[in-house]
Amino acid sequence: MNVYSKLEKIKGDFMIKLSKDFYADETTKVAKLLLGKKLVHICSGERVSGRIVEVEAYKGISDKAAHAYNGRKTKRNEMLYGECGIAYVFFIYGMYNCMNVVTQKKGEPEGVLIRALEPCEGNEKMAEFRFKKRYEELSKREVRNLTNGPGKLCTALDIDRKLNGADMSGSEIFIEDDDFNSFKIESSKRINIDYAGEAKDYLLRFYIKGNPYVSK
DNA sequence: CAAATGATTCGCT
DNA sequence: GCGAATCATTTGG
Repeated sequence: MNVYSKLEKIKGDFMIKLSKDFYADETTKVAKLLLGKKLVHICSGERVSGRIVEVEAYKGISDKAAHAYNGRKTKRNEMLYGECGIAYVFFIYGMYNCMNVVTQKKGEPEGVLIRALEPCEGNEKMAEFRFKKRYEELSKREVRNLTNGPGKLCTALDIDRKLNGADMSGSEIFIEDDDFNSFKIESSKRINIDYAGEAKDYLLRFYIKGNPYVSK
Protein backbone atom coordinates (compact mmCIF):
# COMPACT_ATOMS: atom_id res chain seq x y z
CA MET A 1 0.00 0.00 0.00
CA ASN A 2 1.29 3.41 -0.89
CA VAL A 3 0.45 5.53 2.14
CA TYR A 4 2.24 8.63 0.92
CA SER A 5 0.90 11.00 -1.68
CA LYS A 6 3.55 13.60 -1.83
CA LEU A 7 7.14 14.38 -1.07
CA GLU A 8 7.86 17.92 -0.04
CA LYS A 9 11.15 19.60 0.66
CA ILE A 10 10.84 22.17 3.42
CA LYS A 11 13.68 23.97 5.13
CA GLY A 12 16.12 21.33 3.99
CA ASP A 13 14.30 18.39 5.51
CA PHE A 14 12.17 15.85 3.72
CA MET A 15 8.59 15.80 4.98
CA ILE A 16 6.00 13.36 3.79
CA LYS A 17 2.35 14.34 3.94
CA LEU A 18 0.04 11.49 4.90
CA SER A 19 -2.52 10.72 2.22
CA LYS A 20 -6.10 9.58 2.60
CA ASP A 21 -5.02 5.93 2.35
CA PHE A 22 -3.14 6.22 5.62
CA TYR A 23 -6.39 6.83 7.51
CA ALA A 24 -8.40 4.06 5.84
CA ASP A 25 -7.00 1.42 8.19
CA GLU A 26 -8.31 0.07 11.49
CA THR A 27 -8.72 2.93 13.97
CA THR A 28 -6.54 1.60 16.80
CA LYS A 29 -3.72 0.89 14.36
CA VAL A 30 -3.98 4.37 12.83
CA ALA A 31 -4.01 5.90 16.32
CA LYS A 32 -0.70 4.28 17.23
CA LEU A 33 0.83 5.10 13.86
CA LEU A 34 -0.05 8.78 14.32
CA LEU A 35 2.21 9.01 17.37
CA GLY A 36 5.43 10.77 16.40
CA LYS A 37 3.90 12.35 13.28
CA LYS A 38 3.63 16.11 12.94
CA LEU A 39 0.30 17.96 12.83
CA VAL A 40 0.62 21.10 10.71
CA HIS A 41 -1.80 24.02 10.29
CA ILE A 42 -0.91 26.79 7.86
CA CYS A 43 -1.81 30.04 9.68
CA SER A 44 -1.50 33.20 7.58
CA GLY A 45 0.95 31.38 5.35
CA GLU A 46 3.09 30.20 8.24
CA ARG A 47 3.58 26.63 9.42
CA VAL A 48 2.38 26.10 12.98
CA SER A 49 2.99 22.51 14.01
CA GLY A 50 3.52 20.02 16.78
CA ARG A 51 4.50 16.41 17.12
CA ILE A 52 1.64 14.12 18.09
CA VAL A 53 2.49 12.60 21.48
CA GLU A 54 -0.94 11.44 22.72
CA VAL A 55 -4.09 10.11 20.97
CA GLU A 56 -7.27 8.20 21.68
CA ALA A 57 -9.14 5.79 19.41
CA TYR A 58 -12.94 6.03 19.23
CA LYS A 59 -14.44 2.87 17.79
CA GLY A 60 -17.73 4.22 16.52
CA ILE A 61 -20.96 2.25 16.64
CA SER A 62 -19.79 -0.38 19.15
CA ASP A 63 -18.04 2.09 21.49
CA LYS A 64 -20.15 3.61 24.26
CA ALA A 65 -17.67 6.48 24.60
CA ALA A 66 -17.90 7.47 20.94
CA HIS A 67 -20.12 10.19 19.53
CA ALA A 68 -21.39 7.69 16.95
CA TYR A 69 -22.23 4.98 19.50
CA ASN A 70 -25.14 2.80 18.44
CA GLY A 71 -25.25 4.53 15.08
CA ARG A 72 -26.11 7.93 16.48
CA LYS A 73 -25.89 10.40 13.62
CA THR A 74 -26.53 14.12 13.99
CA LYS A 75 -25.52 17.36 12.35
CA ARG A 76 -22.67 17.57 14.81
CA ASN A 77 -21.06 14.18 14.19
CA GLU A 78 -21.98 13.50 10.56
CA MET A 79 -18.36 13.99 9.45
CA LEU A 80 -17.52 10.71 11.17
CA TYR A 81 -19.72 8.87 8.67
CA GLY A 82 -17.97 10.27 5.62
CA GLU A 83 -14.66 9.56 3.94
CA CYS A 84 -11.57 8.98 6.06
CA GLY A 85 -8.76 11.51 6.22
CA ILE A 86 -11.18 14.31 7.16
CA ALA A 87 -11.03 16.50 10.26
CA TYR A 88 -13.86 16.16 12.80
CA VAL A 89 -13.71 19.22 15.05
CA PHE A 90 -16.30 19.68 17.79
CA PHE A 91 -17.00 22.31 20.41
CA ILE A 92 -17.04 21.16 24.02
CA TYR A 93 -17.64 22.49 27.55
CA GLY A 94 -18.80 25.83 26.22
CA MET A 95 -15.27 26.97 25.47
CA TYR A 96 -13.00 24.50 23.76
CA ASN A 97 -12.55 22.62 20.52
CA CYS A 98 -11.29 19.07 20.08
CA MET A 99 -9.93 17.58 16.89
CA ASN A 100 -10.22 14.07 15.46
CA VAL A 101 -9.11 12.53 12.21
CA VAL A 102 -11.77 10.30 10.65
CA THR A 103 -10.61 6.73 10.00
CA GLN A 104 -11.76 3.55 8.21
CA LYS A 105 -14.23 3.28 5.37
CA LYS A 106 -17.10 5.58 4.53
CA GLY A 107 -20.04 4.62 6.75
CA GLU A 108 -17.76 3.40 9.56
CA PRO A 109 -17.92 6.37 11.96
CA GLU A 110 -14.59 6.02 13.77
CA GLY A 111 -11.79 8.43 14.49
CA VAL A 112 -8.67 9.35 16.41
CA LEU A 113 -8.74 12.20 18.93
CA ILE A 114 -5.51 14.18 18.97
CA ARG A 115 -4.88 14.75 22.69
CA ALA A 116 -1.44 16.35 22.92
CA LEU A 117 1.41 17.74 20.84
CA GLU A 118 5.00 18.70 21.42
CA PRO A 119 5.45 22.16 19.82
CA CYS A 120 7.64 22.13 16.70
CA GLU A 121 7.18 25.18 14.47
CA GLY A 122 5.47 28.54 14.88
CA ASN A 123 6.12 28.96 18.59
CA GLU A 124 5.49 32.71 18.39
CA LYS A 125 2.07 32.16 16.86
CA MET A 126 1.22 29.47 19.42
CA ALA A 127 2.19 31.78 22.28
CA GLU A 128 -0.02 34.50 20.81
CA PHE A 129 -3.05 32.22 20.24
CA ARG A 130 -2.78 30.66 23.70
CA PHE A 131 -1.61 33.43 26.01
CA LYS A 132 -1.55 36.65 23.94
CA LYS A 133 2.14 37.04 24.68
CA ARG A 134 5.54 36.75 23.01
CA TYR A 135 7.07 33.30 23.34
CA GLU A 136 9.96 34.75 25.35
CA GLU A 137 7.50 36.15 27.87
CA LEU A 138 5.96 32.77 28.68
CA SER A 139 6.58 31.25 32.08
CA LYS A 140 7.97 27.75 32.23
CA ARG A 141 4.52 26.54 33.22
CA GLU A 142 2.91 28.27 30.22
CA VAL A 143 5.44 26.72 27.84
CA ARG A 144 4.69 23.28 29.22
CA ASN A 145 0.95 23.97 28.88
CA LEU A 146 1.04 25.22 25.29
CA THR A 147 -0.23 22.04 23.64
CA ASN A 148 -0.50 19.31 26.31
CA GLY A 149 -4.25 18.74 26.02
CA PRO A 150 -6.92 18.39 23.31
CA GLY A 151 -8.44 21.84 23.89
CA LYS A 152 -5.08 23.50 24.40
CA LEU A 153 -3.57 22.25 21.16
CA CYS A 154 -6.58 23.43 19.18
CA THR A 155 -6.19 26.92 20.66
CA ALA A 156 -2.43 26.90 20.01
CA LEU A 157 -2.84 25.85 16.38
CA ASP A 158 -5.95 28.00 15.80
CA ILE A 159 -8.09 24.95 15.09
CA ASP A 160 -11.84 25.45 15.48
CA ARG A 161 -15.06 24.36 13.84
CA LYS A 162 -14.27 26.20 10.63
CA LEU A 163 -11.93 23.26 10.00
CA ASN A 164 -14.64 20.65 10.60
CA GLY A 165 -14.74 18.56 7.43
CA ALA A 166 -11.38 19.79 6.16
CA ASP A 167 -9.40 17.41 3.99
CA MET A 168 -6.36 16.32 6.02
CA SER A 169 -4.39 15.79 2.82
CA GLY A 170 -5.03 19.31 1.57
CA SER A 171 -2.91 22.42 1.87
CA GLU A 172 -4.35 24.04 5.00
CA ILE A 173 -4.14 21.30 7.64
CA PHE A 174 -2.34 18.00 7.32
CA ILE A 175 -0.10 15.47 9.07
CA GLU A 176 3.49 14.76 8.08
CA ASP A 177 5.84 11.86 8.62
CA ASP A 178 9.39 13.07 9.20
CA ASP A 179 10.64 9.67 10.25
CA PHE A 180 10.57 10.25 14.00
CA ASN A 181 10.39 6.73 15.42
CA SER A 182 12.59 6.53 18.48
CA PHE A 183 10.03 6.14 21.24
CA LYS A 184 8.02 3.58 23.17
CA ILE A 185 4.22 3.56 23.17
CA GLU A 186 2.26 3.31 26.41
CA SER A 187 -1.49 2.69 26.60
CA SER A 188 -4.14 3.50 29.18
CA LYS A 189 -7.84 4.09 29.68
CA ARG A 190 -9.31 7.09 27.90
CA ILE A 191 -9.86 10.39 29.71
CA ASN A 192 -13.16 11.92 30.89
CA ILE A 193 -15.57 9.29 29.61
CA ASP A 194 -17.03 8.14 32.93
CA TYR A 195 -20.47 7.96 31.34
CA ALA A 196 -19.35 5.20 28.95
CA GLY A 197 -20.10 2.06 30.99
CA GLU A 198 -17.73 -0.83 30.29
CA ALA A 199 -16.14 1.15 27.42
CA LYS A 200 -14.52 3.50 29.90
CA ASP A 201 -12.04 0.75 30.78
CA TYR A 202 -10.88 0.03 27.22
CA LEU A 203 -7.18 0.71 26.72
CA LEU A 204 -7.57 3.02 23.73
CA ARG A 205 -5.42 5.94 24.82
CA PHE A 206 -1.87 5.83 23.47
CA TYR A 207 1.03 8.11 24.22
CA ILE A 208 4.78 8.45 23.85
CA LYS A 209 6.42 7.15 26.98
CA GLY A 210 8.16 9.85 28.99
CA ASN A 211 7.25 12.75 26.73
CA PRO A 212 6.79 15.94 28.78
CA TYR A 213 3.87 17.18 26.65
CA VAL A 214 1.57 14.23 27.39
CA SER A 215 -1.51 15.61 29.18
CA LYS A 216 -1.61 15.42 32.97
C1' DC B 1 1.88 18.88 44.79
C1' DA B 2 -3.55 17.29 44.55
C1' DA B 3 -8.23 18.26 44.78
C1' DA B 4 -12.13 21.17 44.15
C1' DT B 5 -14.56 24.50 41.51
C1' DG B 6 -16.27 27.69 38.10
C1' DA B 7 -16.43 29.07 33.29
C1' DT B 8 -19.52 29.17 29.29
C1' DT B 9 -22.12 27.51 24.93
C1' DC B 10 -23.89 24.19 21.91
C1' DG B 11 -26.51 20.17 20.60
C1' DC B 12 -29.73 17.09 21.58
C1' DT B 13 -33.78 15.22 24.51
C1' DG C 1 -33.04 21.96 30.51
C1' DC C 2 -28.80 19.24 30.97
C1' DG C 3 -24.49 17.33 30.16
C1' DA C 4 -20.25 17.49 27.66
C1' DA C 5 -13.77 13.31 24.32
C1' DT C 6 -11.70 20.56 28.98
C1' DC C 7 -9.03 23.95 31.30
C1' DA C 8 -7.50 27.74 34.52
C1' DT C 9 -7.62 29.08 38.95
C1' DT C 10 -7.87 28.65 43.69
C1' DT C 11 -7.20 26.37 47.98
C1' DG C 12 -4.93 23.58 51.26
C1' DG C 13 -0.92 20.60 52.55
